[in-house]
Amino acid sequence: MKVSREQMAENRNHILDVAGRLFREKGFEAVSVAEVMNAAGLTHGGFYGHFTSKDDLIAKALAHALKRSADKKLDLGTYLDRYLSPNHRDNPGKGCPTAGLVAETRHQSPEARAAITHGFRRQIDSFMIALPEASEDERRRAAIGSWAAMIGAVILSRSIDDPALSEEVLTATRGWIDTGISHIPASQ
Amino acid sequence: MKVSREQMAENRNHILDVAGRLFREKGFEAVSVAEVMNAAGLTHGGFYGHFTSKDDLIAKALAHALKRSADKKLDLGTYLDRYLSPNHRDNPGKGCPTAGLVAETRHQSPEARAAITHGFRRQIDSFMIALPEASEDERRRAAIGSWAAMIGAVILSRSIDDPALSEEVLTATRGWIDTGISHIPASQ
DNA sequence: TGTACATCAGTGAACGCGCGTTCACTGATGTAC
DNA sequence: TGTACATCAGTGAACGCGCGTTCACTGATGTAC
Repeated sequence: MKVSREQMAENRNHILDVAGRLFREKGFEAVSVAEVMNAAGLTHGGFYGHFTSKDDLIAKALAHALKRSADKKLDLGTYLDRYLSPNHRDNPGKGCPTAGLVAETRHQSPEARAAITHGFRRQIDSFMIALPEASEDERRRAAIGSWAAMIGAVILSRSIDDPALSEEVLTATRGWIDTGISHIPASQ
Repeated sequence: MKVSREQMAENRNHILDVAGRLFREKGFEAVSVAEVMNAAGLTHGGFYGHFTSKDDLIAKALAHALKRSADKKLDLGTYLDRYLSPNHRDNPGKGCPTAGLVAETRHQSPEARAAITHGFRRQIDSFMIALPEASEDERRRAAIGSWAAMIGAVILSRSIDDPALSEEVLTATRGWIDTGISHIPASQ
């Protein structure tokens, strides 16, 4: 049956939320359109009223999740603590969309890759602001290098099957980044 | 028709080589059993004479690729240069199996995760040997942090759709790691 | 060494299943009067 | 404000397709004598 315009907008938003969570938990290909719709409390037939294809959903859900996760404002230390924590590692569905989905995005549509790229730019920009005083180039290098290490560490920690080693990846990377940031050459 | 024992061993090896390349290029799920067998010059029906399932192939091909890529011995600078190069980024099929497949391995069988974990341990051990003199703890931290950054950088650079930004991820991470390594606290 | 035959690696048709997608239908919404 | 009706969001059965897997068969291998 038909549904009000506001309800439809809510449904669409809910589909995006649920899809973002499921994709981060299981990967794009392991989640079916029907699974997303059922998890959103709807039936699969209505899907194509909201999106043109599964690829379209992937790109939109990725952009949606990246936008949401960019809204949080925290100081650098707290952000690093949370990012490189066992809690973040063990809850990819609620965690950073980049850490959960970058690798798979390589195989997705141009729109999905554009969303990831946009999220990356925004991440580097907001990361640079949080870094100590130094030249623009030095801060940008530190932001990119640290971000690469954070993403790599979370991805590694999620795949490694030894809990102690997995946790060591997080704490060692945290220490490595701290040391690196404390040695950023100051601007003259 | 039947084939000699040596030929069968060769075929099996060739299947593993080809599967390792295809998986790194397209991802585990996007490559079919028939595609692997055809690329190896065989038909899909014979597959189950070599492996018990596609999951079995995934675990074996991953271990096989990791073993092969661990055989190369290079000095640290050359290794970093090649790892964080556009050539490595653009040729995942011949590149580091960890960078190409860690993220997906999270969703695979326990055997596949064990293979990735084993490859990670070996990587850290051989990385530590190449690092400058410092305490064991400091070198281990540097090895893990650098490795996380290398993997993260290659994964990011492969998903980003802007060539200039993609290359910047590689060069910035290279610079970040160099700075970090040069500041490892020396052992007393 | 030569022969007869059991073995078994590889072939290709066939299977069942789940997926993305389509479509005729339903009934609440929202507009025209 | 109230009514009649066109719209269209959501439903659920059905589709075609590709996948992992199975299996009866083939013919070269390799062993027993």
